[in-house]
Amino acid sequence: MVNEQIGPGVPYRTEGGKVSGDRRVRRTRRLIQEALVALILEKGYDAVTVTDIIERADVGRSTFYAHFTDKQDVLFSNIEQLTFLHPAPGGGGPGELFAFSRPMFEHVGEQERLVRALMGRRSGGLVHARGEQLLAAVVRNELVAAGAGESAALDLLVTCVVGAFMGLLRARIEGETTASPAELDAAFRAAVLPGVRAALKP
Amino acid sequence: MVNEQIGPGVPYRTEGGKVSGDRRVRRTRRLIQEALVALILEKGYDAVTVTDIIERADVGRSTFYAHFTDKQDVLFSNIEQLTFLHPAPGGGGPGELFAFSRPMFEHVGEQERLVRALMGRRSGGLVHARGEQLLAAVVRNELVAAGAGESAALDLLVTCVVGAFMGLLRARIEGETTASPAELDAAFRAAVLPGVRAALKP
DNA sequence: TCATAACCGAACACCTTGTCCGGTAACCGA
DNA sequence: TCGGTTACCGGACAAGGTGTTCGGTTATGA
Repeated sequence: MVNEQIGPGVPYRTEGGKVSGDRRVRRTRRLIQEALVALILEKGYDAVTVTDIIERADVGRSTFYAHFTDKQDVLFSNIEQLTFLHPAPGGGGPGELFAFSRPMFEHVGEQERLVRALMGRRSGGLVHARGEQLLAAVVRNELVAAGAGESAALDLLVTCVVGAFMGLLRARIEGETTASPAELDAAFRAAVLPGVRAALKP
Repeated sequence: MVNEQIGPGVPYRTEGGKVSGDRRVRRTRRLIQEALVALILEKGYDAVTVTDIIERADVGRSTFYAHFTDKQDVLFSNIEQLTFLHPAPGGGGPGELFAFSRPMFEHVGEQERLVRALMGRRSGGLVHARGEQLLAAVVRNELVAAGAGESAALDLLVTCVVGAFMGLLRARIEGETTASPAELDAAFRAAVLPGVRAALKP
């Protein structure tokens, strides 16, 4: 269920990040995506039905199924728009550990509405899981580059770091805190860096 | 949706942790709960229908709705059986920070099946959210008792600690790691204690 | 033993899903 | 501007899930 590949079978699917040439296709896809985002914020992902979406988007039922296989397909199609998940490579220099943190917290603020819909509790946690996965890879690479040995202990450490970060991210998204991006970044570093440094020492 | 109170309206609901006196009631409730757990492990929470549950439990449809309002109601009714969420008060002595950690990881191992069904990714994350909430209260109390001032920064720290712990817990539940309870406990402490101690110092 | 309360099971109205198809309208390229 | 292509419409459809009702049956605890 988590690892479902969304293969073909849907006529107008565009591969990769490419945008369809036909204006009608772009328009329809955009309307459907926006409708889902709006509805999630109103009712929560689980409560939204396909019928809701096509009514809000003012699109025919058959049209919907010509573009997407189901509700979840629409949800995932929005991920590529989450800019904070694709941060700049950081410059390559290992000058600072976890350089992704600050920019991410800032991007989240800019895309508040979209992020809240896709990654908040109301989204059903599907996109959240994907975000954790992507972040874990980033963190792991950074730690290895900083001299950590590839061990089982490293994976556990990565899990902790990612868990802490995603916790803060969710708190921000859910409005449980009013802290600024700078404060969130500082809290994240203060919490995990001491432990990480100690693990990198010996 | 998250904060839905499951008020009355269901005839045979037992209040609090009390057990019904009638053997038929106990039997029926148990059969339904066990059926849901088994089905979650097979298909994932979202894919399970009420029809599935009553067939597996071999219980009449009207009987089901006499005891539970819906699928989610059954899910939540299982929480009280998760012993690791109700750890011994720790003896009161502030001898050791986060004393809950080790026993929790051990209890999880003992209740593998139930925990995996209720708190794994296949459960839809509903119980997971509740667990985070309970744990946050515990962590916050410990930190305050250890001398932390009640500030916004404290809440952020609590969020990080809980996130790290729940990350490890989920990794264990999902089978992403084969680490023993002792190793998980050690990894948790190594990751967060340095940061926590630094925050408690000044 | 017996009154009570729980269970059965069948039927129900309603909603959601995913598919199909002929007709209509918009698009893009020539 | 024109014309072939392509997308959209919209209505209908079967299948399956939900939650409720009600009269009859059976187990329970006193």
